[in-house]
Amino acid sequence: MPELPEVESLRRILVRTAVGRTILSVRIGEKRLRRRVTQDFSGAVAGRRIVKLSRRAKYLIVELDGAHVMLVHLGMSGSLTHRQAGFDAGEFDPRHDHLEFSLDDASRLVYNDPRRFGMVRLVERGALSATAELKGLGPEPLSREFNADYLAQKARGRTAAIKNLLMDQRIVAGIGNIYASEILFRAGVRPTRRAGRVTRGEIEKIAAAVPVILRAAIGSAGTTFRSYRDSRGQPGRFATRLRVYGREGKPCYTCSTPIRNVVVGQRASFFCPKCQR
DNA sequence: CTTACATCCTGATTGC
DNA sequence: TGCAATCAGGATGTAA
Repeated sequence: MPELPEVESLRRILVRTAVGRTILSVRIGEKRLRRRVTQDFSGAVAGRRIVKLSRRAKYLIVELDGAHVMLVHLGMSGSLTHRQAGFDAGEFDPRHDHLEFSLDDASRLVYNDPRRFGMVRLVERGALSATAELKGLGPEPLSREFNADYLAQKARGRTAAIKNLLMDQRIVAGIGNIYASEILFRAGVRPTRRAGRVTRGEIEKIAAAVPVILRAAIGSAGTTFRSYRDSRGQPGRFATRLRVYGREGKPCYTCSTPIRNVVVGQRASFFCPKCQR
């Protein structure tokens, strides 16, 4: 389940391996992703050089020379792997490899997504920030713009659960189910609390926990809970540092109380009933 | 505006 | 053991 730390980790690796390479050709498998791959995709991308990789929320932005940019979202089962030429490079797997970019050093960049909740979309550079995907996004959680004052203002009067607020991309962009649970554990606040009833002191703890958790996860190259792999096929190492996510019934690392799992906003939400109030 | 919930999809897990 | 049913979840669309 790639969230901001996984996409950022992916970006950092690909900056070293894929930036500067020219895309010689594109192979397209299944076009029906979250958004259908357009007809003109190959023509617009072939022959272009990858000049920069950036990230907005959970979107990876692949900037090409010329007029276009590729907007990539991994959904929940997507991956973008960089495969060097050689015996173990792997064949194109038409079941779930949906896009394959052949690069000028004989390596290949492959977008694979079994559940097809992700997408790869071609956008004109100037129109990027106005695209449906990016235009409504809230601030980056690692930016100055996201702080306790901002969060308090957004939480005021809201009856939605605080966890839903953290996962609402219009409020703050890039936090998903795993890190929302971890952030709230660190802040000592139950995921079910109504946002408008969370005290100022608790809001400050949450706002402070956000960058701590996200930066730690980026430092561990993300979390592999089930299937996430980075561009080299490596799993993230943050799974061993999860305090509550996926630990239902297991003892809290702080107080030994069994971790509970409740559904909040149709998502599994893990918390310690003693440490989180 | 806000909230709640169904929908897309298929591999993994659970239940009988 | 085998098969069927259920679960998981990011973003979006619709309904209330």
